[in-house]
Amino acid sequence: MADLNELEQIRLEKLARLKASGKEAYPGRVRRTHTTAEAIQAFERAGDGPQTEIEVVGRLRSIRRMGKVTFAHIEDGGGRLQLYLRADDLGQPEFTLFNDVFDLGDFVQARGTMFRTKTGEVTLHVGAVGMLAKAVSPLPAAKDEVVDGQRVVHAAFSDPEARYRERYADLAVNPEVRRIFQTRAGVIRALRAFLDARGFVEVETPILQQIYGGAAARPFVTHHNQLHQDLYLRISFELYLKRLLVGGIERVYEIGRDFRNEGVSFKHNPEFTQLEFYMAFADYRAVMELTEQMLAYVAEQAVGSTTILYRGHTIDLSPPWKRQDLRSALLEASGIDISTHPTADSLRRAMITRGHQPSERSTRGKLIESLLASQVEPNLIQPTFIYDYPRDISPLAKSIPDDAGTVERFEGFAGGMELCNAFTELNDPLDQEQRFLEMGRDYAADDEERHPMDEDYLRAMRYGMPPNGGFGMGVDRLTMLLTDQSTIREVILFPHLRAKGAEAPEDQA
RNA sequence: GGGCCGUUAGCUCAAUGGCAGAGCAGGUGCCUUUUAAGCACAAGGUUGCAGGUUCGAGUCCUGCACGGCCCA
Repeated sequence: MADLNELEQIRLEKLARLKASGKEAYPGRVRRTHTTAEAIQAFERAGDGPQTEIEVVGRLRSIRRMGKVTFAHIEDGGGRLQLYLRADDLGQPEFTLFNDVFDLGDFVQARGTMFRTKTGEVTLHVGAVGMLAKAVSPLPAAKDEVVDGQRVVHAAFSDPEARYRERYADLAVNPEVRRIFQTRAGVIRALRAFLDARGFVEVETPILQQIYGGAAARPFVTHHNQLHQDLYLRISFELYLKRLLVGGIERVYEIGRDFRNEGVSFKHNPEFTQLEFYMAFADYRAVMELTEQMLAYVAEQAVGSTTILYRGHTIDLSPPWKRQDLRSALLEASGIDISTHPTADSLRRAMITRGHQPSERSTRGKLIESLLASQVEPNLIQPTFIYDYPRDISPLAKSIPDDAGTVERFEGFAGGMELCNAFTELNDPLDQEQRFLEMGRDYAADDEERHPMDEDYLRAMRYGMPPNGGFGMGVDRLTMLLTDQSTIREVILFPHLRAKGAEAPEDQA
């Protein structure tokens, strides 16, 4: 092993001493009768009756050596338990071995009976102790105490970069980080339960695609060696899921990873988890109702309440959510009435008059999108649906009757973040083909957001696609909201980070 | 992409341009109900990397890397 520091060298010597004593440092069999939480419960239930012998396992998180007696805490997935070891009980050789070669971070097993110490802590009186896995490297020390039931952490492992790069160590010493990812799992479980209960079929569609689409984003490019073929990592699931509606699956959803070759920020990671569902014979109003029910259900299941605290704001996710059309939301927030600015030039002039700095090349829709993001979105703390969007930034959505320039689309916001995006899906193959062509023209100069024509998708639609409402949501952002985290990196186990120093591979570009 | 801030011992942090330190962790002792256990002693450093200014740089300057916050 290379590059071991002094602390690690010392632990290697302890490992050698343990082996020299005839003990295994990494045994293949474990004996456990109780988790730490179960051990404490069993003690409480037994009351004044006899305590039976139990075996627990866990990682050493504190050790207090006091001569002929040692106290320690082990931690397992469910909590902590104090161990009490006495030279008289273990025998001097075993007791000395424990004191000499067991370190913080080691996984151990202990057998004994439960009792309560003078200071009142329910504790395992250890008759035998063994190593389950020796830790060669010390965990980044996070020392804590319990004051009035509250855990007070001293010298926590807190540097964000180090925590993300060594998430395993972060998780090992920061229980609140483990809790975030348990909540995240609960969010995904609840989403599945909600949709499954309503007849949605969960599917998996290609991640490697010859033609990407379904969103305005730059894709990652990869290559199949045997087939001599460039492929894209998907930027959305949309076009494949809607093919399934053509095939007769009326309600369909997928939870999976999308990849977008764009900037990294507190709410963007290059790969992120998306939920999309499509519901035949429904429009965006029905999807709106389903959305608010779903998110209230998820909050209830994952964090136990539809009222949550996010960045100091109390947010009530219970339905119905506030609904406001995009035009009036923009008018209130910016004083600009987009209905009086039918062209990009007119809107751009109005924005400049009011001190904005709109991009020279943007279409009208892109300008509206930027106004929404800067003037409206940050103020949408309570859950809100903004609906009816410009057609040119929504090439897969159906127009509103009698208003060809506006489509039946909504986005859901909460905590100042966009959470989801949905529309009455366009199912007219001729109209869809026109939209693809329009996008090709409008964004000809803007290669980054070009929509390639997907002929196969159009062929599918020509077989007849039922009218339907579709929905997409960033699961990471929802998790941020429900776990009160201000950056997406706190809810992704291994967020994207630049390679550092010697670890950086040669850049071939 | 721009601005600001940061990077010092395993962890968390100090250090007017003048001997690189503390707490915890680790080491050696003492200690049979402790709990941030305690006491004593000793140890621990390429101050992110590369240059520059200076008698002297953790500190000032330039560049680079990585990260954080804000802005676009």
